[in-house]
Amino acid sequence: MAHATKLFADRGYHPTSVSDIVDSLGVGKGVFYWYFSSKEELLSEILRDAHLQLRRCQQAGLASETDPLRRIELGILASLEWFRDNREYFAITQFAATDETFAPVLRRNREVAVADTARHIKEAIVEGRIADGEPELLAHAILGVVDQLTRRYLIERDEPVEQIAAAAIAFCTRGLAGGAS
Amino acid sequence: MAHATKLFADRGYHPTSVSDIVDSLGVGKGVFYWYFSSKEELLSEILRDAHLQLRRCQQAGLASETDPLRRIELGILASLEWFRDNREYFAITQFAATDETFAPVLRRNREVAVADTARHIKEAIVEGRIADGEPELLAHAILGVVDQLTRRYLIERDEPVEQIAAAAIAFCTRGLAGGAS
DNA sequence: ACAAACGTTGACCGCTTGGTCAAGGCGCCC
DNA sequence: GGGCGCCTTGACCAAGCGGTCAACGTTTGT
Repeated sequence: MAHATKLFADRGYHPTSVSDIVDSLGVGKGVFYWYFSSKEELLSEILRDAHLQLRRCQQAGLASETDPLRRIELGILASLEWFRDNREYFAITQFAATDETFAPVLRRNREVAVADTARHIKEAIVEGRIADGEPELLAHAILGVVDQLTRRYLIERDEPVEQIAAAAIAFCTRGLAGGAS
Repeated sequence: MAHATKLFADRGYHPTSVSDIVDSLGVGKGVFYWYFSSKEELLSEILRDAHLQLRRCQQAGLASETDPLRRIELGILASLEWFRDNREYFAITQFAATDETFAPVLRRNREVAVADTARHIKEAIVEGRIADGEPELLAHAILGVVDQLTRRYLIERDEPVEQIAAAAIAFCTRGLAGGAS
């Protein structure tokens, strides 16, 4: 799975054949279909795995914090760090979101991430820390910022995560301060 | 090109064969290769076209405005409206960004959009309207918000653009207010 | 020692793909 | 009307695809 992840990330899912995977791994094709029922299932498995890893990493990053706003900040930081260390998954996730076969899984994954963030936003609103607004929409906005900055500054360029994280956090917390209409 | 755009958006680029395109169009395969030298070139042409259309639409939307912050707001609104009316292009653009063959073109397109926004941000900083910060990074953040909200609320759900635009603009202008570290 | 279960192989299958090309209509100009 | 060039056709091609399977070492249990 780790090897296939790299190949998918480099050349794309469709252009990477099952033969490419098993040949470069030095094993026969049969062994692939012994463990996976199809190429499709392999990608699904990779996606499920990536989502679990990211989520685990996020929760570990903010386990010791109880303040909702700080939890959002730590979540942003943890996400950026994880993507920096697992850029292959970023590319694959981006692709899977565009393929109707995998989009449902990806949408569900994203909804989980949104729900996590939205919960913190709701708490912050209740506490009067930020203005009233649609928590789910604001969570999507934050996710968008993280995604875009990840792609540009952590994947394409290779800038240190701390600076990007600081900017992302500043932008998002200010954005939250105003809430939505 | 319009028909191919729809097919690519629905089923994806790789799963859509040239035969699919010409057959459903009721023409022979030769006529395709008379106008395009390859399937790849067709997609490149579509991408170039989409980028031009979006940019034209953005510039039309803020032609009458001179205030930099208002121009950013109108740019966000114009982008959301264009994506709502051209959702096929959104899907295709998302895919192309994940394929190394087309990513360079997409990156250049995105840099153009970022440069447009960054220019307004720089002006606003000079005028003292927003705090000092890295204009390019802030522009990427705005682009990320627009992308994510487009996907979720305009493409997946079909919500009215005005509410989403208002929320996006509120989030982004507040985010800018703080600048970056 | 023997056999059953396990894990592995890679040639092979049917099918689809992007792309080609000889052939042929159609319209236009002399 | 005849010839020429633009456009169109669809059968065809080699290559590559995802997926199968008879065959075959290697463990393991007895």
